[in-house]
Amino acid sequence: MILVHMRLSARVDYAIRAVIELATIEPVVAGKPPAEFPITSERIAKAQEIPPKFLESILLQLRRGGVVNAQRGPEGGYWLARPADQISLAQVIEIIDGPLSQVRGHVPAELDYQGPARTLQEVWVAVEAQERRMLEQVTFAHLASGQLPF
Amino acid sequence: MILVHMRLSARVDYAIRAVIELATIEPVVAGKPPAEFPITSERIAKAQEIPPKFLESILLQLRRGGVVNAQRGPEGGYWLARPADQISLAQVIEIIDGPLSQVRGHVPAELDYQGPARTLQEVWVAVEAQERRMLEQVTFAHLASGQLPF
DNA sequence: CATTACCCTACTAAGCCGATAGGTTAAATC
DNA sequence: GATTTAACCTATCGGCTTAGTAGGGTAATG
Repeated sequence: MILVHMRLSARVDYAIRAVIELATIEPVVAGKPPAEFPITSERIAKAQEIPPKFLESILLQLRRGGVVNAQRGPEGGYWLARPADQISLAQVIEIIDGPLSQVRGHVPAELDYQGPARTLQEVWVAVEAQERRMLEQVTFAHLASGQLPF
Repeated sequence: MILVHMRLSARVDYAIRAVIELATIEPVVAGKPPAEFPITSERIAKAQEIPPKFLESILLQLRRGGVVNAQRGPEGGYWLARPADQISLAQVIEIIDGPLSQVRGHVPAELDYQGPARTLQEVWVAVEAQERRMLEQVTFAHLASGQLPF
């Protein structure tokens, strides 16, 4: 929401933590299932204390968004579709919650302010740009390693 | 809100535009009513196309927050409680919508992440700080004059 | 073919949001 | 002092979103 208002939904928070969990366990090569078993939804749910069925629907969304792959059956589970350093926070947030910035349901660029309020639009656009810059910069490789780029 | 998600509610959007309107009409000296009449809620509502009764409740909130003063009766209305260059965007946003940044209803500093997700908290805190820096920097003097500090 | 774990749709309770209704109180005017 | 004006204040409401659950379908393994 920001903003301009950074308001993170439970859904996004859970999604990010789930991806971190996948990025932490083991490195991924070109989106192939890892040498060991993939990680089950249930295991992630326990590790991060996320309601199991809720997480399931989030992982489904992440798969459709191209962030994770999945396999069914025994020894099934989830793994990252790309190396962790090619998945940014911004990507996961937008897959789950839609566009980063909104003002009354509209993206800042398409607002139609009157008179002196017009300068306001420039502010929202600038804040959004700054926010986007940060969130695109941080990858899940950073998060998994605990090393931030700032 | 962001974020991390810049999500601006209609309420905040209206509040900001109302304060811009007050800041634009005439300068304020030490919170005293202006030489001419104060500006009525109805006039602001028309100028900025805001639902009148909704705006009324917003102005009430702004008065309780110390941003505007009001006077009742004929020739009554609203005016800025301080000079426009001493009212920041951040102040108005927080008066109307509460804390700038929230993650699942909590402010970033009081989150309790487990294991590798702990680094995440640093990200939220950093994003919030950056956002706050911008929004505290922009005052309604800037907005009224159309000159942004960046 | 039985088990496991993902897939998918539908649903629900609760809360928030935008907005309105309608009356109360204070200040100015006549 | 009666009237008018405009702010003050509370309550309410419909609609949407959010967080979370239920329950069955489907693919992979052995």
